[in-house]
Amino acid sequence: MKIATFNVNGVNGRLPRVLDWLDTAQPDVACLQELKSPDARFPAAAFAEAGYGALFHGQPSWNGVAILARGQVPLETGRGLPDPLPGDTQARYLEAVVDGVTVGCLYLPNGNPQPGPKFDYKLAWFERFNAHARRLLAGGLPTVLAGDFNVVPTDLDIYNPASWQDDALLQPESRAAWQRLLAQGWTDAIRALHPDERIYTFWDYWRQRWPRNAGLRIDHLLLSPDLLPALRAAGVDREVRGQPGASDHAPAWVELALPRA
DNA sequence: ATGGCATTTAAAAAATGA
Repeated sequence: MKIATFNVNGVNGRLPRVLDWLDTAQPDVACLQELKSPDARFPAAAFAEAGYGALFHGQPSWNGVAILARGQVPLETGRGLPDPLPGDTQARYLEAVVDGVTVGCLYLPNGNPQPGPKFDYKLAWFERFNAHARRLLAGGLPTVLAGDFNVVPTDLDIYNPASWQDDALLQPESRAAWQRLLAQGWTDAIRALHPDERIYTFWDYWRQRWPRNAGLRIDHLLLSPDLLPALRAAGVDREVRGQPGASDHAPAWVELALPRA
């Protein structure tokens, strides 16, 4: 079972690229972030034509998350984090079960500039997410948390930390929240299989960052402990970032040795 | 310190991203 996460940066403007990637990579489950589309314009028909059922949680202009599953519509188990904040309209979390695996698709707030209200919102969202992740683990079902976490976990996960030292993605508070999440018992699948390798999932559009391979690893897939023995492979579809009209993120994925229903 | 690019909404320019 292959589970992928891809920040598409506009699901409608990027649709041909996303469909090409689905056709090539053939994930069983795909978590998408940054749809930038209201639900009424989510291209569900195009995904259905490509063989994927879809759940989507969008809003106009910004944010938005979706879960696709090959040959079926995912069974929804959550939309937004539990105990939503009053007046908070940001669409950042969607959860579903596919073939017995719970999949949480998240788009964690960026948090720039920091310090400031956006950074406060990021840290507060992170805490609420971590509380939910802890409840998921307590539930004891096989679970994958996949998405754009907007955190560079360590200096191995960025080409040059010095040029990003004031960025919200590298702040000690952001990294501490990530470490608290891992300490619950989750495994960072890509890092578990590639402990020393420089692996990136995001390259800024500016300043020749893609041709220079000046990237960051901020898209992650976390496995609950019961899934760890099934982990067979994990990686990034780097070539997607090099195509014309690409998102600034590349898809990341895990392959799990699980029977497909 | 600034600016560099891309997307959406909506019809020019602002907001946002990481």
